[in-house]
Amino acid sequence: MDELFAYLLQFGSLNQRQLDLIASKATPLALGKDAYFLEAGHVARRVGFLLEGVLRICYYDNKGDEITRNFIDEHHLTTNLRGLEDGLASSEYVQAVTECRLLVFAKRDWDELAHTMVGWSEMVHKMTAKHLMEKLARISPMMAQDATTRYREFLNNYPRLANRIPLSYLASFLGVTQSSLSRIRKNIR
Amino acid sequence: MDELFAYLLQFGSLNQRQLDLIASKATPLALGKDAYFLEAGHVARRVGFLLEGVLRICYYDNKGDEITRNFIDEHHLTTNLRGLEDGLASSEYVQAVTECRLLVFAKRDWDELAHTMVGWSEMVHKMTAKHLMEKLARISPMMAQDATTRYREFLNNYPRLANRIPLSYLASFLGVTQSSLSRIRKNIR
DNA sequence: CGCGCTTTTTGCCAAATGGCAACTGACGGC
DNA sequence: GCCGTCAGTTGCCATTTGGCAAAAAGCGCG
Repeated sequence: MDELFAYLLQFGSLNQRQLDLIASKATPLALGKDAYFLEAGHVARRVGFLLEGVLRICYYDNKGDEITRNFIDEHHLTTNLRGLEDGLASSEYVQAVTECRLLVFAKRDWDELAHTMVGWSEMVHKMTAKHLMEKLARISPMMAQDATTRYREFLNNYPRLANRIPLSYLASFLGVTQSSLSRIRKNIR
Repeated sequence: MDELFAYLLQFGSLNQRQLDLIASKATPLALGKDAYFLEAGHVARRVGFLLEGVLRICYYDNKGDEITRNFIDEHHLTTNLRGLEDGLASSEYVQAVTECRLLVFAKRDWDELAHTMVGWSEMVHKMTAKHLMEKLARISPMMAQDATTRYREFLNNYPRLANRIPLSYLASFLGVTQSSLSRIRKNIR
């Protein structure tokens, strides 16, 4: 729980009573490898804070290929990207890449904290914005680089992730085929 | 000014008095083609709302090549991406691709509106988050696609932009060379 | 240890893209 | 009208990446 508090306190100040209130809404959840936290076609009814493990966000393109759009590592929030406009079904899956432990909030509870705690809603938007900015800052430069450079960048950005992620997921995230990524790895050694 | 009001009202409700207050802080600005609205190395001191024209966000990579990271079209806000954490210098330029007309706020005024108007800060964060989500949703799928598909997607996403943007900017945005993009265009016709 | 299963690596060749330089076409100044 | 400039196009060839299939390596399990 402390990890969650530390995360939240980056975005505003909360007193002990508020922290307790937040804690009272959180439920621990363990996910096995490959289990889904959210599924495409459903409206996200919960918000998760990842304590341990790796999640990925993926979808299927129009050729039916599975594309990994993003990885989520420890001590970050995850929910439907469309979390701001409520009630929209996600087009993406959130899936456990490894065994995961999370703290989960019912979306209803999560949103209702805004009624009780002044500034909660703003904090949530700050978190979202910061999170998105980081993602964007990482993805944007990738477009203009070749596959080897993209892989190197990934190693820099997520040093603790590379060896926990199957090659195929990483390849689709980087926008190369699995075989190409395998060759890239070889050349780098 | 009505365009700005319409934009703002997407993110919360504001009464006439509040709109007037906002309007009183806005200054019109005309930018000639290629003029900079923001420059790398400076702290952004203003926030702009684009009434007419096209802006781009660009930076220089470690080979000294200029990369266009993004385009901004009419009726959107622009400021330093790091706008949330104040006081950081930008690493990017915001430049006029065509002649532009903007409404400009001193960042100080923009931020101080939060003191006068309850909910302003949350609205700003909502705008930021929505804006970033849209960008991310557009850029993410591009990684996994070939250049032709990326170009087609761009045409769908920004139908009014393609013919107002120099080929070289668009090419670097799409992550291909200018010559390749030129060939892609030819093949599509 | 040996067996199936999945993941990763390789080989082979085709297709896409880059790099460079020359060519073309539009436009404004004179 | 001529010339310089700049954006866009094209040709030629090298390099990168994709597609496919087979081989190799890792891994759990009896």
